Amino acid sequence: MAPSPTGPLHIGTARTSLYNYLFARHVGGTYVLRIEDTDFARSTAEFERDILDNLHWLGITWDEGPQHAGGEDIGPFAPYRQSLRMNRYAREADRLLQSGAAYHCWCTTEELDAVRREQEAAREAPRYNGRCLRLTDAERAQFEAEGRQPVIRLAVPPEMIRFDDLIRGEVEFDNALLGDFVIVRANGVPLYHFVVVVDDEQMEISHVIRGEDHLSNTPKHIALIRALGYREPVFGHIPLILNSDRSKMSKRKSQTAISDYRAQGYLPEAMVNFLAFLGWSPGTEEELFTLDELASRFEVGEVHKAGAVFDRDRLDYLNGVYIRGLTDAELALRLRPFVPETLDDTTLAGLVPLVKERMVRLTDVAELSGFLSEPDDVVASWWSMDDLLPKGRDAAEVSGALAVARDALAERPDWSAEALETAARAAADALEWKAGDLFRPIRLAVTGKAVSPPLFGSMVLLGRDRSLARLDGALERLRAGAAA
RNA sequence: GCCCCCAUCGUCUAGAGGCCUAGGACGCCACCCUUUCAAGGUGGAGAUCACCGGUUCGAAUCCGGUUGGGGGCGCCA
Repeated sequence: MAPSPTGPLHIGTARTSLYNYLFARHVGGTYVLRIEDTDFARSTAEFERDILDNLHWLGITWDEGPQHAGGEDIGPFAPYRQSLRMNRYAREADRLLQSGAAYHCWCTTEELDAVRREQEAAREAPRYNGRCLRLTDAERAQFEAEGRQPVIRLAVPPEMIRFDDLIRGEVEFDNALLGDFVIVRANGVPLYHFVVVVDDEQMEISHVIRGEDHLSNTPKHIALIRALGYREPVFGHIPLILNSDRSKMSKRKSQTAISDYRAQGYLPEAMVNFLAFLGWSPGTEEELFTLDELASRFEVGEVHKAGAVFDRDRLDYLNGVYIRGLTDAELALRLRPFVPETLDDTTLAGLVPLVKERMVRLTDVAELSGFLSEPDDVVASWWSMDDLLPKGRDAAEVSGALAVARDALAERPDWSAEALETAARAAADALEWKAGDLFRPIRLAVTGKAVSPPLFGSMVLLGRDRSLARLDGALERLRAGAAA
């Protein structure tokens, strides 16, 4: 897997990493991670850290590569960052120059643009016309004397390129349509197509599994492999993840950074399960798998050819399933970062069973438990008199009923959910109110919301004093409202 | 424009010639359960398998074409 640290770990990169991981683990291979940072202008240490960190978060581990941002590389072919391998690329570029398989090119951007426009007008494939390949020694000397810095281009032989893709089967391209592409910039920094081929050979990469957007780049890589006399790896191009309009998933139209999903409270196991099924299925109706189970079932050959739309609803559903599947203790641990520090562990532990099946994302805990961490006056500001009144009842009625309920609750010697529920139901019976109608104003007063975790459990967590105080506060407002 | 890839419910998919009057899941709707909301249970709507030809006794499945969609064509990766 070879991510480029020019942005945070992207959903598509994460899935490509996952498929590579599953493939390597399934066949007992060696999984290599390489950082492609030849674009010095856009690559940053921060993005590299984000990528490594979030890969780890997903549970994806590699056998060779940088283990941590800034840490030592592990593996026989270190370093695994391209920025640290420049001398190797220079050596191979020289070899290509010596053999005549590559050549210097002094064409300017303007000249190149002109050629391209002509070709497009003539409905031809746009490609470099090979002008600098036919330069005389005098012309070459002239350019050098002018101090112009040339790029290096590969002299691509016009031949049919055929390869057997792991996912797509036999694919054929006509390299005559390719043109002599640039492999080293004028400033001496080598380009992507060139460095991946050099690294893949030197790192003994046997299988290259990457996104379908690289399918049409593969003939370039094969041309380079042949020119350098390298061994050809097996290629596999997995389908793209799509925006809802079926275009390649992009930051513009979708949320693409794994770190964002993580921050929103998605579980890594849900993410992995979801991503794995975006383009692959075990062929059965089972749909919940751990990373290890996926690794034992996954077959690259079964990966689909068509792209898959990223469906947020389905991710949400899966995340809820995984949250419910966690033990209470485990969920409490995962919830910790999403809850105020002032919420103590005992309360958090008590909260978990109340909110567990009401969460889609871990961040939902904030909404569900706000009544615990916010002061009484803030909670009271969440509701209005109108919210408090069940249909067909006025403030005086509700105030009377709430007072009865308040006293019934206050009388209980033990402040447990069972005792409170019994008392509240008895009060409703005595008032000849439907239990639900009486619970509504209590819920509003105590939690500030019409929708909350189970009422009596919430009151236990809040504690007797604060619960009664909120009830009293509501009664006061009710009486004022009734008087007015 | 040139090259390449792809095509089953809105979405993710099962399906590798008869088991398909196309199965599952998400989403949606209804009902049940229920202190709210969820979760759970039951049921329902939803796909002439893009289209047209061909091969075959028989095609979602094989072949060809058409259409549509996507990707690539950079001194980005």
